[in-house]
Amino acid sequence: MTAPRLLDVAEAAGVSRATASRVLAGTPRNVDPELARRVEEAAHRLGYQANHSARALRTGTTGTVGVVVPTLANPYFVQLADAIAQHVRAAGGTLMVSDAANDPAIEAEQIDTLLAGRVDGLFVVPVSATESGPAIRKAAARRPVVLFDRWATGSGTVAVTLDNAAAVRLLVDHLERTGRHRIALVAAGQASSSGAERLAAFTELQGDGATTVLLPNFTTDAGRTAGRRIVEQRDRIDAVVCGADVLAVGLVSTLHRCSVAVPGKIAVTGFDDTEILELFDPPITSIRHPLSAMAERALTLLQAPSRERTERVERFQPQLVVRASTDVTAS
Amino acid sequence: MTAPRLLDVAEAAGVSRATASRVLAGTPRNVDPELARRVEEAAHRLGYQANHSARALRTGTTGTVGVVVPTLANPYFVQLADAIAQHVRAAGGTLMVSDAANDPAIEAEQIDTLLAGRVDGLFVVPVSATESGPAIRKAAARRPVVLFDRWATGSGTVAVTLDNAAAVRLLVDHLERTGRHRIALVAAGQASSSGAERLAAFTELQGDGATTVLLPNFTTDAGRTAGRRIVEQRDRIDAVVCGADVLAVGLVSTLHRCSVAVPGKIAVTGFDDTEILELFDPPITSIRHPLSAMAERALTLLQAPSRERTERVERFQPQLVVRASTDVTAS
DNA sequence: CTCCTTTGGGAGATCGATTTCCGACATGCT
DNA sequence: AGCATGTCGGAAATCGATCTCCCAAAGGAG
Repeated sequence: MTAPRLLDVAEAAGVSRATASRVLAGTPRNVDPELARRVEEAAHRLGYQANHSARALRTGTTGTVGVVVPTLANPYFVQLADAIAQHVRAAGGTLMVSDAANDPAIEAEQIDTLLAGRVDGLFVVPVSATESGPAIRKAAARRPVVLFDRWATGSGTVAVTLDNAAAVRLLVDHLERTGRHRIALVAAGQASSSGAERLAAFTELQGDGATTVLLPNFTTDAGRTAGRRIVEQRDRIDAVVCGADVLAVGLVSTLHRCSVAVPGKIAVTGFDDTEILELFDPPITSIRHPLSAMAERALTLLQAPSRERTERVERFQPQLVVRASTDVTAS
Repeated sequence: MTAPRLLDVAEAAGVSRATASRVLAGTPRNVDPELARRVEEAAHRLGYQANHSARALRTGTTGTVGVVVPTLANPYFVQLADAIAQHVRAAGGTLMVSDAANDPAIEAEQIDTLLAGRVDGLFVVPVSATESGPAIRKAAARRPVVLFDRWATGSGTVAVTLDNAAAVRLLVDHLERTGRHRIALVAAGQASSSGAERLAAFTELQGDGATTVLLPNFTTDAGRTAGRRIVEQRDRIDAVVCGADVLAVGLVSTLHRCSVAVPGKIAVTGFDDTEILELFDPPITSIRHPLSAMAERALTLLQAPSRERTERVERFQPQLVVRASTDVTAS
């Protein structure tokens, strides 16, 4: 019981393959309504579904786009992939998600796999601002590629990101308005553009004297390590800006265990506005990315002629989401 | 600058397409080492990569398997997909992940999309034990399908799941050993096999008189709703078994806000052992699925001849992970 | 030295759908 | 009526890689 082919449908409907194809693939060409009806009926009766490989081979297009994220262990990237999926599906396409395991080498491999005729275009959230460039440039020479959320130098293509500097300013301003002036930064992933930009923006605002804790990667475990260091310096600090929600979560959990009141003693902010934040006690103030708008713009760029994808960075404005972790009244 | 084809490689190496194919696709056939070297060299120099659609069309196999999960918003399913991805990649394949948005209709659609020549086989975590069956049965008639973590009646194929009854027993025994005897259940997703099995096992153990809170779906929001109901009955309860981590997380967060001590007043257990649990205060006791072993078995079944996939359920043994949320000494 | 076997390269068929091109027929205009 | 124009179905080419066959050359046996 092998799958029905177009030929089978055509025979069942008493027409040629060409006519059947015109009806089912929706070619802009008139077909006698009666024949069309017979084809539709036969296709439905046989449970016909076009062979994807054959169609892709002939048309040179797969109707699938891919996205390579640094890791799915970070819920922010799951949320991001989901936002892209929404828009891709709305446009009638399919999305393939790949995980780069936070490693530029694996990232390059995933990009190659997807590009080998599996996707029409690709979104990449580059692992590293410096090391991801070459692989992306190579990919961009073959198919449309748009960077998302982060950029990479030498990528040769456009990036749709958040205005990280503005986001850091929103957070610092908010903290200062609530009377906190001894603000520390817990940052991670300096190799990524977002990590670097957040650190740079903070240093610019606070000067070199400000306390910063740098961690290798964006994980909750790193957040806990940061927590220990912050606890040691608790008397010189009244607020901590974290470069990612996963860091904030680990940090708050450590502070809590060491009986450092949040926000009473130290206010804490996250970054990315992932869902878990609501659940913590206290819920954590964060930065919301306009993911849907960003995804829409990125998809538009992906489908645009390549001259519109010159290497540059387009920035979207962040939104501050205030929660109890920075509440003045709760001290 | 269009992508190089096999023909281009063959010409550059001065051989026929057939020979080039034999070298690059690794057909079990001897080729003169000198020619092989020339082909390899040419392929490398031109940056040749086989066209996936063409190969898939000819060989009838894509090297890709798919997995349809109820939702990626639940980190457990992300973890599950990741475990499967590990094994698929180790076997030289690629995994496509699809999200069914907790809706059997969308699930059926996703299955169809994947099956239309995109994948060699499919893992499905069925949304509903009753409603998911037909679509899966249809799919299983076309390609190998293996259910994972949950089963569905009338699916016509094998399911690799957890022994949910044993898991509930582990939890209840553990709680009773720590002196808790007024145990309530917070269960969700009665439409899913796992939800139903957990409820059934609990009822079997505790009798009909036991307190149970039933919720429509596995979300943290549902967990908070449950929290409010548990708070109302706090004096008749000293422990709560939750049917999922996301429920436990929402529940603990609500209890905490209502100043009900955990585990002092009420002990709480989760289910699935997702990563967030470690972060909570207190960290939550849970059930760990042997996901890697399950994924390995499922992949084996997927690649086995179809007669080994008769409709049945294979159960793996759960493991209890004790954390502070059920600690007796912490009261 | 001839015949048979083995080895390995190449021509061409093939997978299933789309698309170009051609021809048959109908329609409209003069 | 005669010719241009337009509509629409079908035959066949096409996408790129694989795989079946056939054939040439080399090696071995008698």
